[in-house]
Amino acid sequence: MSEQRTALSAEDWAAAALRTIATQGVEALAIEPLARDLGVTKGSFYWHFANRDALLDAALVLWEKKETEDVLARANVGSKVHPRTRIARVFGVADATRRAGKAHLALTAAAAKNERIEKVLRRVSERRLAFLKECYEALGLSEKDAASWATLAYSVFLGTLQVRREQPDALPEDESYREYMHFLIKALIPGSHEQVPELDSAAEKRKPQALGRTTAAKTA
Amino acid sequence: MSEQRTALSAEDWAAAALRTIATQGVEALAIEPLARDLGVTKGSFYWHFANRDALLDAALVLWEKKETEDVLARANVGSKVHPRTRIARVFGVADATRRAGKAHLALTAAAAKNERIEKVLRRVSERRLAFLKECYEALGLSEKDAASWATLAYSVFLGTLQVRREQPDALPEDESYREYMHFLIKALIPGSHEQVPELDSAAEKRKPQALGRTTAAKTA
DNA sequence: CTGACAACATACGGTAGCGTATGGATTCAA
DNA sequence: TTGAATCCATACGCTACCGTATGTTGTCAG
Repeated sequence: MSEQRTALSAEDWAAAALRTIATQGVEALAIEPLARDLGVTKGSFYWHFANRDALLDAALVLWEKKETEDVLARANVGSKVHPRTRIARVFGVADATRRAGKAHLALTAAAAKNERIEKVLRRVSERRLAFLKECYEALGLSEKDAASWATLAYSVFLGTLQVRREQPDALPEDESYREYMHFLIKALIPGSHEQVPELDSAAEKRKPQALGRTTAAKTA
Repeated sequence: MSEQRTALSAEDWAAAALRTIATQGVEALAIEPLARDLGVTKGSFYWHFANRDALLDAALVLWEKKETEDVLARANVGSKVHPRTRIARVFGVADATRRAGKAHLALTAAAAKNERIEKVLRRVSERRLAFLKECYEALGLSEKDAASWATLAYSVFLGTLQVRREQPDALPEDESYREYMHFLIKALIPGSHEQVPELDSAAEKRKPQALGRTTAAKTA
């Protein structure tokens, strides 16, 4: 794709590793194939990293940053956003970032074999659960009820990513998915029968963005 | 574990393969380590199977049978079971078969790299979605509404399995999980404020069983 | 122009697993 | 008893990948 000759950075390697993890799983993360993809050899890799484990760590750090700062920050955009909208946005993210969903799945599957992956995964889901719980508490629910709803909502978030992978027909790409989103909002936010009008306009605005790169493309 | 000297069968290999997939992922399924686990060598394996792919196929067949006949049949036990109970039982299964959940996750993660895994996964989830949709239609919902609810319920089913893996604290083992189950029933079955009394008694009865075998226990 | 360093390439030995070939060992029929 | 079939062990060549050692190229200060 990119014919760059500008010397790779460690983060370039980490980003490429994350892509491989998302598309082919953690076990498929190997140095030599990755080097081939990047158009270099192992020599480059072992200049930037000590070994394969160090690369995996870097990829995990990158993923955690992306999944917390990026995703949750997007849900909080704007001051004083209504909790209902914030919850709805989480599911909007589940729609948009299908690549991220693949990475999450791959990491979850690999967590059993790798202590560090499990820890990262735990931290990320803990943050998301806390975020959702806050939202539900802001809707006036008790702490216990909010915790239950948050767990449910997060389960739906993860399950939806998975269903879209293994049963694309059940959640098509077109506007019927937006319909389903509205259904989700009603089902997952107690006593919510109002609209969340932002959903439609936000989806429009997100379209041209198309899964941005990590590398700061200096198109000077 | 087992000191058998009675000659392994192809199904023994497939079952062991499935165990490996559940605990270590599809990529970790290798012939020689598996042979070591079984106390034999590769010579045995290549007698029963042509290659690694054939073993994977056998494991997938085994899994599909387990996940459809076994799980859905259990939800339908008894004649004229109320749809609400049948839906509830699906989540009861999500509680009981955590081993199966691991396998499902591993397969989902590997589906991107393997056409056959994707097909099996699609068939299984299709069956489950159809089952859930039937249940919701039996509750009096329109076909469209039933499809939405079924998709939601299945997402929760999958998501719950995943949450239990990466955030055990959110869904503890004790009886507070049963509380959460009752919460789930209310949230996931529209207009349901009645109890599903079977949940508690069934959980008691399931206890000594402890992650049942594949064999169809003919309890007359 | 030159040395020094960064950023690679190349070559090497080592391991793990695949698949094949072939050689026991056990069982069972005739 | 023997011969054939079943079930498994052993030995082999092959590939993919790891990690190391060392060679090569571009760049830049002085």
